[in-house]
Amino acid sequence: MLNQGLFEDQEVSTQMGFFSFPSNLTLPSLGCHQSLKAFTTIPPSLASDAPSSNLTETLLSSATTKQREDTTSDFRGSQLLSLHRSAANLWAWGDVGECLSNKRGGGDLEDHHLGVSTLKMKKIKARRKVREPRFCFKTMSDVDVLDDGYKWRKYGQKVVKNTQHPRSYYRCTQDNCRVKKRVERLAEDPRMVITTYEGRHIHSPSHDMEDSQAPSHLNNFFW
DNA sequence: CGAATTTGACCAGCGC
DNA sequence: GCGCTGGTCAAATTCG
Repeated sequence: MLNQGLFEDQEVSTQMGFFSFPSNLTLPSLGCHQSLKAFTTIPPSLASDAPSSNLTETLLSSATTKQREDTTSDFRGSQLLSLHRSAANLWAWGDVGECLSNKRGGGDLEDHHLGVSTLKMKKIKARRKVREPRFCFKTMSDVDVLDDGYKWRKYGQKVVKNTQHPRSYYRCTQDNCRVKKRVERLAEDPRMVITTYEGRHIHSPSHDMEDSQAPSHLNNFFW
């Protein structure tokens, strides 16, 4: 099994990478803590360099945010053709929620590419203006909330359209830390948990996961 | 009894 | 302007 993630950094606004990583790097209870740290050490600017470490199998796209926003047809251009076209990968492009609902909805078929319609892309563009950097990934797990080393407080739950599983909203409990995350299950495969982080932590994880295992430079890049 | 979660209400953005 | 939807708030409830 491979877990999959999407890194998107709108502050840098340059690269967007989609990558896969071996499941043996995940799951503390789910080891997610370690895998996330590994992820976040990959600067977006290096996205095309496909880190040679064992965590990253591929880094697939060099499409820039600007390119994506120029026109929809540009977004649907050649960069994306290099993607692994597995069904499991499709959801990750664009706004995760939008893609999920899009795949389920089944409408707008003629305009679809990688599961994202022109109309949806316009919506995505409009909503993206003020968003914090986001990072999302999906993991096969029985538990909804992965142990990522941070302490979260649930502040909402919502049933989103065309899904039987509610989406949960969490905020980091640390003072002045505005990081949020959303947790939901994939409609097509309820075993898959989709976690979306928004923002970056301004502090270290609340419980120590033997951080001595991690190189010291990792501690400077918190989520 | 304080902290955490639940859940209905509310709000903002968007399409029609 | 209205309705739909996703996201957030906050009072009520549950839990440790």
